[in-house]
Amino acid sequence: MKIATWNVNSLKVRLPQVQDWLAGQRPDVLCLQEIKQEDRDFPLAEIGAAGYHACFSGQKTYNGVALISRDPLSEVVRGIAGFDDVQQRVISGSLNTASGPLRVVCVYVPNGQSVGSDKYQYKLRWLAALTTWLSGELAKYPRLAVLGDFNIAPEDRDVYDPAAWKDQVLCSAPERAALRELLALGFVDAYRRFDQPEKSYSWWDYRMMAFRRNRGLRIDLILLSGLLADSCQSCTIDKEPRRAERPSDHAPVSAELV
DNA sequence: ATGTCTCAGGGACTGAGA
Repeated sequence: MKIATWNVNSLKVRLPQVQDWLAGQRPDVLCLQEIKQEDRDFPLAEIGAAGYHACFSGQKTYNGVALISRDPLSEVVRGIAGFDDVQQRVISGSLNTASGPLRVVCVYVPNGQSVGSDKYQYKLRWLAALTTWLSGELAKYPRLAVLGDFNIAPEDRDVYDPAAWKDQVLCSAPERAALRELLALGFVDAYRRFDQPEKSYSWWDYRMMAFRRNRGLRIDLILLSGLLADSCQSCTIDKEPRRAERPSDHAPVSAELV
């Protein structure tokens, strides 16, 4: 069972790359962020032709998330219960697997713009609401995976230049503390369960040739509940799509579960 | 060193967001 996450920065623009990646990788579930389109524009036929089902929560211009799956998902829920938000950032669904039911939550955490800004305050409020909600979800669904663009680099080793990024948005202490609180519910960062190459990142700014210079951050994460973590065989970042013409600024991240 | 990309509005560029 392969689950994956990818911030595509416009599904309209990246659809050919998503199709290629689905054909090459054949994930069971792919979580997409920043699809940047309204639900009526979702490319259901193209995703269907690739042999996949989809559910999605989109809006005009910004944000938007989707779950692409080989089998149809059940119990699909949009957003964070108890947290009204016009920004479409969360979608969840369930899948039956040989090892039992799997609950998948796709998240697009707010970017936060800059420390202290209104958007930063919203990011921290949003993360607190997410953690409160996930605490209940975890009780309901012990085999729970949370995948997405967290817009937080968990540790300095996830940052190409920690000194330059110290106390900046994506790396600030309050953001990292919020992520630690979420993890403390009983989640594991799947990527760090395995030996990984040094300087592994999942996002590189489009500017300043950041990708060629590997000036990146690891902000796209797969968090697994304790039960699922034990069944995780690998977790990898696929840099190949980032080398494409007109790439997303993010690379997909995958985890293999048994 | 705010250098790139995407989208919207409006019909060339500018601004927002990341």
